[in-house]
Amino acid sequence: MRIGDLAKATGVDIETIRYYEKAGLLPEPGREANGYRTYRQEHLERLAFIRHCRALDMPLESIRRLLDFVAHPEAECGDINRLIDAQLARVQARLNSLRALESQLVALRAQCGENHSAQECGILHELVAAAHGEACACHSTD
Amino acid sequence: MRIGDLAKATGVDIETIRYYEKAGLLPEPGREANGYRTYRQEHLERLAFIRHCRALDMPLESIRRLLDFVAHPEAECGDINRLIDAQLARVQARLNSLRALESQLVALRAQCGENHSAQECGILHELVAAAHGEACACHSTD
DNA sequence: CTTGACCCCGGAGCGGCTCCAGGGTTTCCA
DNA sequence: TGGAAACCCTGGAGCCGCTCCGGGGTCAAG
Repeated sequence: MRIGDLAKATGVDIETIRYYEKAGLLPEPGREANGYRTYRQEHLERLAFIRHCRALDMPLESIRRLLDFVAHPEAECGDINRLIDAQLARVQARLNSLRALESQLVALRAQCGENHSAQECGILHELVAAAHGEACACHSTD
Repeated sequence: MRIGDLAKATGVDIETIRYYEKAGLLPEPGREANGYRTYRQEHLERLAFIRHCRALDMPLESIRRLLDFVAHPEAECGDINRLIDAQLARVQARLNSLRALESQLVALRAQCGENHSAQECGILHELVAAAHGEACACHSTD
């Protein structure tokens, strides 16, 4: 399998595959006489593993550690749990802040309905007032 | 006001202030004879404006455009609304994907309770199985 | 013999900072 | 008066996870 075939089979961009190799996530593939990379089934599976983890938004460093566990199945898996927990905590923290952000933006957007001059725009007034330290619709819900 | 005073007054890191200046968001401050930057009230307000927008997770480019509106209050504000709407759409899209992600991670985490060898770790099994294209707990909820 | 599809490499660019090295200036205290 | 601590300056690199670019080699079809 050449890199283009692997890319097609997994839906991963060629540049990204080379990047994973450079980043030490994909083992170095074989080479044809002309220097082209050649991949085998195990590369495909490894790449699919990486992408599945990325779909769970894991940083590459975490994936590297998971791959270590795949390579050393006798190790204790406590770290795997901690890794998933940490990832979950990150996601939940981000969710909380985005939920707050959403309501702030909704409140801000409600300040301006019509199309008029910026001078009279409630949104802009809000933002400027907030910069003066005054109470603002968008952050009153904090 | 020197840069350190401005930093203290706004809670913004000194390096970040200099970065905003380089990025064209903060107007160039005056300079003392020794080259130190000197800021006035208007810089403080502008910086507060920027930080308020950043708290709403707006990209610097959007903030630049808002600052243009502040400078040209006679312009139509339709673009402001569109800008906020776009921002809101981004936030909501990200919220949706994070909500899905959260339940995927919760499902994945449920695969492993105890501390045992990686070989028997349900989480790792899940991830490897998913890489083989099999159904996985974490993505069954998509 | 040319066209086009594929592959190689190294390096730059994105956003929004953050940190660092290597220097100058000012302020405070003994 | 001296020396340390605290502040300021600049330009450039580093972070993450790609993505794109330029400049080149390779190979099969028409």
